[in-house]
Amino acid sequence: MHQQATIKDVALRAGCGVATVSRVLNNTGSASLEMRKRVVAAVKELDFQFSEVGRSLQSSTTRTIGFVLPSIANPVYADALQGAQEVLTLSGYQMLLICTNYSPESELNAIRTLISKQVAGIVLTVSDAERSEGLSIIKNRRLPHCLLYNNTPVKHESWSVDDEAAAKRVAQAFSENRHNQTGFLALNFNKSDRARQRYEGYCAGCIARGMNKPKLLEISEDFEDLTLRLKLFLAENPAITGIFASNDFLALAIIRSARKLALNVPRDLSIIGFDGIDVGLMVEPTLATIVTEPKMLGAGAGRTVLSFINKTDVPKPPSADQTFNFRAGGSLARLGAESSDDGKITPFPSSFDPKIRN
Amino acid sequence: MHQQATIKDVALRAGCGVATVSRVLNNTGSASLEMRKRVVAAVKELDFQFSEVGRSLQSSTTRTIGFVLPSIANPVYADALQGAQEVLTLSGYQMLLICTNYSPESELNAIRTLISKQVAGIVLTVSDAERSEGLSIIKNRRLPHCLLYNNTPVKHESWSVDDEAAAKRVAQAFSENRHNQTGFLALNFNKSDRARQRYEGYCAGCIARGMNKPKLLEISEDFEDLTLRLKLFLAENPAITGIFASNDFLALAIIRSARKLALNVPRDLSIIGFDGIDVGLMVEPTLATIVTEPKMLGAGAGRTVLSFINKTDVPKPPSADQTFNFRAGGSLARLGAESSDDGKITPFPSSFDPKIRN
DNA sequence: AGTTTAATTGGAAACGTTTCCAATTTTTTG
DNA sequence: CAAAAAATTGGAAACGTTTCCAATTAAACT
Repeated sequence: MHQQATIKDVALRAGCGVATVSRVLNNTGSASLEMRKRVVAAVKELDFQFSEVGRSLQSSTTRTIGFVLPSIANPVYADALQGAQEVLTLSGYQMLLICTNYSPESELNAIRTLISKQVAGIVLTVSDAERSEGLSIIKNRRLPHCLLYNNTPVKHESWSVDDEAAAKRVAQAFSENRHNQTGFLALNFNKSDRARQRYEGYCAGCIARGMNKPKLLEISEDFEDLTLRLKLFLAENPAITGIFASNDFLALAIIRSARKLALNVPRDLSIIGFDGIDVGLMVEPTLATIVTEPKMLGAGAGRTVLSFINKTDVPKPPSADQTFNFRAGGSLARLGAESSDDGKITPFPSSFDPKIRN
Repeated sequence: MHQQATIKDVALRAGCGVATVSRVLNNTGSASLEMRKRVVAAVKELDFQFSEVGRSLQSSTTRTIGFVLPSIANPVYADALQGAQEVLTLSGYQMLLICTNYSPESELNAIRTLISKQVAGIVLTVSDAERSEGLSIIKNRRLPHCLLYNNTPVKHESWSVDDEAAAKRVAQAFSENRHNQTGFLALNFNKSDRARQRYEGYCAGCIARGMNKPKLLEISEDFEDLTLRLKLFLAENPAITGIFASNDFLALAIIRSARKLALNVPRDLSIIGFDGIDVGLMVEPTLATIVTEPKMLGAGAGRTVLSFINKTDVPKPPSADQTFNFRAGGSLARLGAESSDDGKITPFPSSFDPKIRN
């Protein structure tokens, strides 16, 4: 049983034509009971399975959805993928995954590859939705597709966190806790419009609330010592009382660095993160952050693509302010009348569900 | 430009036969300079791309590697996938991903699907490598494949953490710190041979070092209140001074629960985790754990499959004790002569690299 | 020049399906 | 029982490639 049996082998074995086999196995068109039995028997004996390749050629589509994501090591995308997977599996679709590793140049290639593999639809996160060449190819081809984590002026279907609105919410949180001068920490954001949008939204939010414009602390991929960077940053900007980190990992890292500098979080420095990863609830102090629902977004994008394929109603993405939630946490303190027991007023989140297994 | 151009269109446009187009584009066989130019021009004008489906039918293979993984939400698998991705992309392969969501029954389906899609090879994690039906089908078909995170008596190529050896190392760590009675915390492990192997290795290790057999604290997927479970567990087994959690998330969760019970970690209870996720370095105290390298394993499995496909030398997986490392951390304390400053002797890990971007 | 050799070209088969259509068989009807 | 209707069946074309092979053309020899 080395070579895969084809429909011809089955036909031969069952003593009929290939058309009959096809009809029986797909339950399309009629066939006598006798014939059905013979075909089914032959299939069993030969352990026959259709070649999806043959089918795809004939039907010029595949039961495959392509995914173009920056990286799967980032839990945000991994969770989104998981969400999409659960939806797609139910509809009998598989996922063809291509990671761009944050390289905008490879996006186009990825998309071309998916097209040549005749995927039935595409879910993608691009670095710049406004001028992505790959995206316009997809549009031209009228390929069912949906953006994920790309905010764009409604030209495309998209499921995404509203980074700008979320960042404004962070500004609000700092403002309500009487912070005036804060910083924004980002891993080099020249490659992603998401970090940029967060920064812009944050600036706008701060200014709208009468706070000072936040100071930017940008670190690069192969960054040196974060602790040192933080030290210099605070020395240059002594008025800073809080930092908005553009993701939770950065937030945890900066908390750690602050600690090394003998700064107390949140007394000396408040931190707010972004993403809402579960571990944020397990550290001490708990992490104040924007919590998002990657799985929900991924599932939504998946459902959207499916709806295009099946020409059913297109699901509605959540409205801007439904795409995130602010979660209070111990890392954000109220700046009081210099009294330190004015510190943590934020409630202690309680539930956590470590669903990760081995 | 709605419909995709085929090789026939190109031939027509260039005024030649399809065979010529194929030869030119694939650089196989000869063609006059004139002809080449015309073909290239036609390709450009029509924005032609080969249909991989057509090619696959003809060549009866695809440049696709199938992955069967329990879940992509688990960072261990996500990282492994990322590692494999980086290797495969370089060789021009794409990844077809199927998650079983820890359901052993769906493994067979997943494998059948991959076979019918004619993947060139498969990387897979099964729930029980000894008696996986899907795995034997793969073997029968002589499909290039490699196991990932499955320890198995060498019948298959596999890249995996040696769970047993790693668990023994944990026993050693507890033993060296004078713990005698410990517990083992696992999320229901009836579905995965990995958790089982860890438990068995741990028991063996404890006994070999003259410690008591560890007590088992098994929680189920939809588990109730972990804090309560811990309280009861400790009440039943008051001698327990340390807990080995079968993954880092569980470890963090149990630390949190311990804290709620007013227990000091590590003074009252030492914790050792498994996996070595980065956040373990960012919490306080840092997490003592077994650190593994999912990316390296994923990449290895990917390379192995590629080597089968290309009939090149098969890369050697690391030897058992090279698949993991024990990382000291503040969550493990030496059980001393009742003196509390005998506590943390473990060095403070320093470097952390939050490479996650947005 | 004519002949041999090499390079270029395109037709057609094959890969594994589905589906149209016509041919055959069975069933129903008057 | 004959005719009409319905059900069953298989041949062949089509989907987009690659590749064999034969045919044509160009180049390189006496």
